[in-house]
Amino acid sequence: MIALVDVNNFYVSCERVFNRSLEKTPVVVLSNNDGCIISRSNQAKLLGIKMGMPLFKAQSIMRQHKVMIYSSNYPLYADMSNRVMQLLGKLAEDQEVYSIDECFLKLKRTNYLQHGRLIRFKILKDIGLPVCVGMAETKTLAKLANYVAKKNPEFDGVVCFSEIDLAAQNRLIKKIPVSELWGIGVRLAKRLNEIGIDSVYQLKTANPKWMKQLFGINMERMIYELNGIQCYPIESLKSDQKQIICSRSFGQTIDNFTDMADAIATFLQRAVAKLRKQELLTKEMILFIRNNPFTAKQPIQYSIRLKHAIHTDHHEQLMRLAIAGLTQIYQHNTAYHKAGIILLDLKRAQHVNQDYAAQTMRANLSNTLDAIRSKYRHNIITSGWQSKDGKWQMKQLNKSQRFTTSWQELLEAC
DNA sequence: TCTGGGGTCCTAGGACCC
DNA sequence: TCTGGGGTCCTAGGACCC
Repeated sequence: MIALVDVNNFYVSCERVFNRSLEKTPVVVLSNNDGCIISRSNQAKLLGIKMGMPLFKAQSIMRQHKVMIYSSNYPLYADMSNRVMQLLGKLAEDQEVYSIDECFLKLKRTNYLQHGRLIRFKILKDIGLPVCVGMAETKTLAKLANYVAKKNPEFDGVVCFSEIDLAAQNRLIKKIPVSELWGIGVRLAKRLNEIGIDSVYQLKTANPKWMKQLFGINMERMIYELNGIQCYPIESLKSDQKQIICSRSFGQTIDNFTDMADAIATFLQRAVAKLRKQELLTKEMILFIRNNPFTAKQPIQYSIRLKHAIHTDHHEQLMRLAIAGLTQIYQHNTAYHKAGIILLDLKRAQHVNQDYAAQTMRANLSNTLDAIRSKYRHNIITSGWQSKDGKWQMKQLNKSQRFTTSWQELLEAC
């Protein structure tokens, strides 16, 4: 049996753990730069606030209904996520962490409904977060069961498909639009609708071979999964990342090379830190800079692919490469709004031949820098390209405290 | 005025090999 | 006049997920 456990309105629920007065009011959490709405409480959903809506378009609803607005607080959410995942790991035979707020579990033979309720109870009691649990024989069906649990309060947050007889199951999924399925986005949904497939039930009973011809291998697999035939196993061992991205929109536009180099250097430092943390090396990067496509007359994006001679995690080498690349693509007289670095061709350090002596020296240097940065703060030592406080830094006006990861910001009890 | 960030997989087409 | 078959690798673009 596979269970899909997911936290309801995850970011909003995290904020509520530390501020109980938010429980009864509409709350939203914003994306970086306070740009879009990316998490909503149920009350906020009822007001018609949509996922991904830009804040400025929802401003009047916000004021009218006194919606509480939070900037995103990723250190807090990441820490809460770790707590949830650790606890879930203890309640299952095997576990695949699928996203920051979602997890697949492999369950031993048991009373599934009872176990689902136990999961829900433990996470709420020990961590303070509400979850829903969907259970079935395949991942696709477990996701669907979770959807049913969310949408129908009478199930009390826990649905197990194998406890519902087939006729009732089919009645249920005849009412669910195919667009709600895991793996069906807006474009596939539109194409499916065009050939007369509107409900999950219709897709379940479609001919898999024929659908493969029309839509590719994943559609065939999805149909098998809907019929209880497993195509996607639980993957408890996380495979190595294939790319690492660090990109940001700026708090204010950049129109000079110095500020841009500052931003790029900072993004590169963060990307390389992620690289080193996973003990990976990179050989290739993409650097891009662009203007604001929403306001500019002409959308502009310049990018360059840069190759290094060998696989490396050496920050200074990669920095030289990045700055050289930036010099090549940077054009004056453009108001830049966003930039980013993508590290590619990642390999495990032990799978690559390296210059042993040079590598050891570099590792010592990098480890020392990492240690100093983590002891004090991440920008205590920077490269010469970086300023103390780049004016491009993102806007975050309503950020809650890092209640669980910073001694200075602990919750105070009076 | 104000519109996020970070990932994965599949497919088609081109270059190249024997 | 007639112009094969089988393969790999790379890349860009499209689709999806949270």
